[in-house]
Amino acid sequence: MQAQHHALLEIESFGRGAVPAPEGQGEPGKVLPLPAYVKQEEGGELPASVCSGTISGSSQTPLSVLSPAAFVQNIIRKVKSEIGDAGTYFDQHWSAERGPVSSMPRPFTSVSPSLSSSSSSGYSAMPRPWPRAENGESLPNSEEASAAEEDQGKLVEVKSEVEASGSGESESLGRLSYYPSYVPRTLKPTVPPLTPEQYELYMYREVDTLELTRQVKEKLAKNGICQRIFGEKVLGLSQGSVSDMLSRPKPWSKLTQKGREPFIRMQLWLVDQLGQGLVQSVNYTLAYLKRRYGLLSTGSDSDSPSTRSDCVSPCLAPSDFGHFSQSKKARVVLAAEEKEALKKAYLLEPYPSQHTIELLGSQLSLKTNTVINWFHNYRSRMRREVLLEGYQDNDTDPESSSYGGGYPHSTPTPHSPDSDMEDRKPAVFHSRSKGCGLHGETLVKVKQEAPDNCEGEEEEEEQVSTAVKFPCLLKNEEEADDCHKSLREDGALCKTPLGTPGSLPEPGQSVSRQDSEEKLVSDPVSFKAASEPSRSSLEVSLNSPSAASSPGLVMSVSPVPSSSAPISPSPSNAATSSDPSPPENPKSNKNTQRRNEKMANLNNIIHRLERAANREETLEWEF
DNA sequence: TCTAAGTCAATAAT
DNA sequence: ATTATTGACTTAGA
Repeated sequence: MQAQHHALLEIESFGRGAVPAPEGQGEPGKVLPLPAYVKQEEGGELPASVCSGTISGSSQTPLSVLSPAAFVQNIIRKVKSEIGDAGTYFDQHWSAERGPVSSMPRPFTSVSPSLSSSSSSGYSAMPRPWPRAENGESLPNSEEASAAEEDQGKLVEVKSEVEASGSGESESLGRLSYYPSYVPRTLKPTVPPLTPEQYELYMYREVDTLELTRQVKEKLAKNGICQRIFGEKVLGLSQGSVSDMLSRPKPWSKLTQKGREPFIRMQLWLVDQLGQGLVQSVNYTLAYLKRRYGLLSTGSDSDSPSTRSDCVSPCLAPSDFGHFSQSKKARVVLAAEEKEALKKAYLLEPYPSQHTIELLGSQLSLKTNTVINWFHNYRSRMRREVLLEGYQDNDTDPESSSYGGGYPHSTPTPHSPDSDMEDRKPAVFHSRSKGCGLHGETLVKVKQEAPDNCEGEEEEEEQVSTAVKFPCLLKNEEEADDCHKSLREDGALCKTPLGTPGSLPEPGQSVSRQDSEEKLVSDPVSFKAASEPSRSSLEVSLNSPSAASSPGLVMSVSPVPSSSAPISPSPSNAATSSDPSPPENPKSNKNTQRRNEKMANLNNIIHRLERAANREETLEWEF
């Protein structure tokens, strides 16, 4: 219990103050065990010690003081806000916690290394606007999102103003202006910004995100803290984001500054725990609140979701919503067939032209925006997956052992993207036909071998070609490695064929790619660039086909052994594709399977593409 | 204007 | 109830 308690407190404290430690904790002396996630090379010092000291200094004090009370107040405010009183919270939160405006630290944006030097002075000026937008549209929530949200929103506003005007009083101004037209926005948790010191300390220090997330997960589990709370109080992110981040952390080097922030917060949180010094009272506050308001039903505190509606007085809600309530849009859920079709289209054209998008949209009866969003998301997720794979492999390979085996969680299969991939399976076929019913007709042909592809629906014309091409593929069987690569390259792949049309070629390419990660990443991009011009589609690519590229691709790919086996503790990588591993726990099996499928599909695809590109391309495509 | 990176938040899956 | 997935959006950069 205590631990949990403690943890919660910490969290709370975090939320309130960015930083963890109260002065006490800092003891530098306590050297934390070097956090495994921090790559040592850099500075010698550990973050922990540092941060505690520094950090605490800045925000801490105030925070600690307020926390309990503040917390309560927040809640109250929330209620109020729901009711209509939007304005207040903001003040309090910031003024109280942070003190005068000036105090707000917000290194973020600027964060450029330069500011590093800790001087706080600099940053005050630059507010880092939180990303969220301002008006969210919708949002229902006025409610609860309450306080936090508002806060945020207001903050944002203020900042912007400040930026614009630059004057100090901005705060008040901002508020004023803001409120009147207050528009509910998406909520955002209110975690204080990182202090410049924190920023400095952590932003440029290399971190092993995989290890870091592993530790965080471990701690969360140990303390019974759920993602929602952790996200809300510590990271300032929603549950889904937390889940995603913890299960599929991007390599530090691939993160933007903004993307690193949550990881920095995680580090601080971990450190704090280690260092312990938490803020105590918060807990009680929570308990009190719960009792009092019944809010936190679940346990958590104010959670947004649940609370929102509930807690808040029902009455209010309606009114508030008023305008925006409706805005809530129904979530679009793509049918499996639709996804399949889109995936196929993606394989053919990762960066579809407007025309293609429209075509897909009409064929699938989807809005073009939906199609566009799907492509954006898919590319993004595939890319991430690739990175992750590379990252894990690397990690794992070498060190994984150190960690003990690795990351259970993350390890293996990344889900989401995968999932997509999974779809690809053969099954598709059937569905396809029914699929949207769209067309279907012809396509069929493709053989099963390439199950996935077969689909074709959408791109009709393209389809054809596709079909043609695919036939070849399947066979790749061989190297497991390929599979891996394929995976990674997935994104890349596509490019080859298409994008590169002309350019591709070269062996050089292949070489470069080998590396895996980086390359991968880059590739896509390049790909994109290349393709763009041509965008139109397949045809284009076809033409140019200079055959060259493909071979390279392949080759490169294979070589890289990605290591595979990420997951499996065991053994061989080779297995990967085939992996086999059958056994063990269901879950793992499942993952494995997915993975295998995925790989297989990717391989196929790759091969096909390559071939198409290389060889006969023209002909085939023409078809 | 387009894309990548980040996130949110609804909803699916456990 | 918590976690995972994923469509939609926001922001930043080119």
